[in-house]
Order: sequence, then structure tokens, then C-alpha cells
Amino acid sequence: MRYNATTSSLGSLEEEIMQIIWKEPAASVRLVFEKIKKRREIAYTTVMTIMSRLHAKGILNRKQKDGGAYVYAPAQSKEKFLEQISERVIKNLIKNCGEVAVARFIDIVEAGNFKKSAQWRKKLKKIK
Amino acid sequence: MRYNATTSSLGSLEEEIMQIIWKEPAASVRLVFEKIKKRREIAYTTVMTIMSRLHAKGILNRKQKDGGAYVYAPAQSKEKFLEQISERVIKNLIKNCGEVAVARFIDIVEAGNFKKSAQWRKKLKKIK
DNA sequence: TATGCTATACTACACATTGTAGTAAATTTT
DNA sequence: AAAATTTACTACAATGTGTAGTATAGCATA
Repeated sequence: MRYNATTSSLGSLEEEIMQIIWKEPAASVRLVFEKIKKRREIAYTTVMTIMSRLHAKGILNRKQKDGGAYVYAPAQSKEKFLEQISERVIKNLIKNCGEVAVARFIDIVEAGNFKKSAQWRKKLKKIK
Repeated sequence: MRYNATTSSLGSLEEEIMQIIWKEPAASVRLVFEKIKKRREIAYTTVMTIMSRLHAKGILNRKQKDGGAYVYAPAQSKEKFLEQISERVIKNLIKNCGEVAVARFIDIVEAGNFKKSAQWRKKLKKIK
């Protein structure tokens, strides 16, 4: 276990569940459970606990499907969520590491090849 | 307590101690203890425990001052250390958040004003 | 309507990390 | 040798996360 650390702000199971829910934005515990169960052994209640916690954290919304089981939905789109995390992580990183972080970032982006690189390349260009 | 999260990879006391040691790169527990003690109540052994852990993690080196107390020194310069953290955090962030992180980062840097902004601005320019 | 399946709530435990510090033993200083 | 310091060892609390059992409540069907 362990070694989320440093960024995602979600644990591994939390992450796994969110990935499922973003694809299936109105999911019951059962549904999520079944999907995970296909891959590995896990208890229904484990999934339920995590989804409850995600709800308690405001990451998942839920509503009762006329009296029945809860239907969970992401409180934010995946995009928005990742944006928030990015924002938090980056600001924190810059606060702690300052210029070093900025320099490092540029190097990494320079070196990496991303799918939509054209897009941010354009953005980078704008910064004279 | 708590709420380091997301970046520093060091706890608050660990951080505090490292800041002292980077300024005073050959410090005994006693010295660090005295500095912290000036500001707030803390036990000698608390400082010692953390410095031992920092040593166990490879963040601090130590050597015996001819038989006497340990003298601790940062294993890496502050610069190098921050660089490593930055590297780890950024790569992880990009892995998790991809383009979103890159875009967000650029916006944040654009908006912020840093001391040595000229320096990285020059770097940014190079990326056509 | 009684019974049983399903969902939910509640509770609990393990383990890692970090802050906190006491105690005992070793070593240095006086 | 006595006193003071340093270290090693141990311990505990709080938090976050993964894990899951149990009990209860509610719906569905026999």
C-alpha cells in the first residue's frame, strides 16, 4: 500500500473509484464494486466506505434513487477537479520551492512530449 | 497538526529543522534545539528524534565530532533538494493531471510576480 | 404479510507518517 | 567519581487510507 504522496490528493482506491465514476457519472456502489471486483478481490463495504468518504469530502454528490440505493455523481467534472488539484499543488510547490520549481517545470515540459503539446506551446509563446 | 500535504514531502517540524540546518550546515541537535526553543516550547529529544529520522531518510548526514555529539549536515544543498522535490512533484502532477497541469502552471506563473522572473522568462522565451 | 436480499450506517482495525516526549544507558566534562 | 550531556530505545497520539464485519432498515417477492 501507500505511496500516493506528493500530488494526487487521493488515495489509490479513491483514485480508482473516481476514474470509474468520471466515466460513468451516475453510479451506485454496486456498479463501482462490480467493476473493481472484475480486476481484484474487494468487499462491497470497502467500496461503500470509500465512496461515503469521498462524499463526505465533497468530491462525490449523491442522491437517493427513489428510496433505493444512492446514486453517486462527481461533484466536479474530471477537468475541473484536476484543475483544482493542479492549482493547489503548483501554488504550494512554488511557495515552497520558488524559482527552482518554475525552472524545473520548464525543463520538464521542454523535454516531455505531450499529446496536445501544440496547445500549451501556443500559450507559452504568448509569454514574451 | 497536519496539513503539509501535496508538496513539501517534509512535515512541519522537519521543514523547520531543515531550514535551520541549511543556514547552519554543521549543526548539533543542541544547536537546532536552542534555535527552536527560542520561539516555542519543545523538548530536546523531540528535535533529536526528528533529526535522527531525517538522517534515516538520507536527508541529513551525520558524523561524530571526535567521539562527542553528532554533527548533522544536509546531504544536499537546499537548491538541489528543492530541485529534487520539484522534479518529483511536477512529474507526478503531470502524470496525474497531464495537460491541465501544464496549462494551469503557465497561468499561475504568468499571474505571479517572482523576484528572478527575468531569468525564467528568458527560459520561457526559448521555447518557441 | 412474512421473509429474505440489498443498501446503508456504524464500528473497527491495520499500517504509515509525523509530532511529541520519557527513560535508560553511554559518554563527556568537570 | 559525580554531574551533565547525548544517544538509543520506546511509546503514544492524531491523521489518512485501505480494509471489512455487523447490525439495521427498507424494498421485493413468495
